[in-house]
Amino acid sequence: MPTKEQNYHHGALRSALLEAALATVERDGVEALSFRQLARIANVSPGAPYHHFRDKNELLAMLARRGFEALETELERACSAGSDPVNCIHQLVEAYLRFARSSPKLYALLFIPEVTRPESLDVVEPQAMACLRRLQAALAVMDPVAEPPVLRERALTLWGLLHGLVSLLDIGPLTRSLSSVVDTELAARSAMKLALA
Amino acid sequence: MPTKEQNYHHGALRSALLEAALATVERDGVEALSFRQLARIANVSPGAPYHHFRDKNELLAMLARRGFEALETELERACSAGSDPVNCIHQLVEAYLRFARSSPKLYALLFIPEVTRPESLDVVEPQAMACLRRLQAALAVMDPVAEPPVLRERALTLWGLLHGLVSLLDIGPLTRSLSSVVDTELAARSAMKLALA
DNA sequence: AGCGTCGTCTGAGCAATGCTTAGATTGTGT
DNA sequence: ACACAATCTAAGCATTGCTCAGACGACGCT
Repeated sequence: MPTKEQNYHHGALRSALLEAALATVERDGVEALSFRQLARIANVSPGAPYHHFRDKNELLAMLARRGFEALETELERACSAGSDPVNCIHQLVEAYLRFARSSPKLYALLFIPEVTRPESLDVVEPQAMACLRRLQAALAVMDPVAEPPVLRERALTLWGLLHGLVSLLDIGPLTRSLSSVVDTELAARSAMKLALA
Repeated sequence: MPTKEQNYHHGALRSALLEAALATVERDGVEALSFRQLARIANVSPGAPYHHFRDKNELLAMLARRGFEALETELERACSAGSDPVNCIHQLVEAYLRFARSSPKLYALLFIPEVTRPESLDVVEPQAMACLRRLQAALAVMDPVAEPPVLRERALTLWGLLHGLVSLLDIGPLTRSLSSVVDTELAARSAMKLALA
């Protein structure tokens, strides 16, 4: 009767690696993530992870995919409480900023070059598109007569504004000088201007 | 009489390394950049670069600093042709997108985690702030009665929108599905809405 | 039950990288 | 002329990503 520890076959290595990777990224950022360290955490030899991921970039792509999944569910929950449309957008903005700020290192992972390279996008882009559709749906509720193409344009500019502000002020080059100069309110107001146009 | 090649002292190693690093990043992206490779290009031993940069991150920070400098001069040139204010903003947007798209790998470098970490920001943030001030100045020309704080808010949202769109559509997770769905015109229109509010 | 197959894991190994150190070389200022 | 400081070399250490031959074990088939 094996004690479930130290079996020759780990049994759930893949998810164990993903879990350890997620924790590492949230704590220390992508740059601190190494395949061998993950193997060490999982009590497994350095070559074992390669039976579950082709290379390190594939692991990162999977992490990013999960990140966009989590973002999508947050956006979904924010607007499903069907209050009035304008309040819905407000809650959407709040949910996005809350997600980005609750684990900034993970949020930053979603946009690093290793994840946005073509091979990784095969895995990541579908989930990113799902996020875009979620925004588009919310805008559709607010303006039922608008055509889908313009709704998508509005969703893109909305997402662009939100990501741009987070990228500049929370995790980007202006974090030190201007931290929290732009609060949720400003972002929400600007988002409104874009969404209602 | 030495032939200027293969001197024991290189003479201009620092700038040679920066130049080689810039070329490498523009061609292959940050992930392809290595200190030892730069040393090889400069015909120098692997340890030599460490007399000019504390570590790899410092080299990256210098590159990013130069990137923001280049962006600032582009923004400056765009609006100095003093036409009417609304056209000025349009040219500003065009200049920004042109800069980002002319060397996307270099643009992406400006926002990677290695550059946005606190130590690197000591070097990078001042130049990023200079870019922000440039945008703020352009908006001031367009609306002379606006207060500086609101001008800075507008500059931030403008920059956020531009960077967000570039980050999502040109170098980010939506590049494949939506490349050039949002063209310069859409970005300019949205930027207008924000700037004029 | 016995057997074979296939997916999983090991362990050794290779090339490359970031960074450090001791010492050689050269230019500079007094 | 001489000491000093800056620059460069060469060797080396620890770590990483990735590969490969082979050990191990769960599972299905006869």
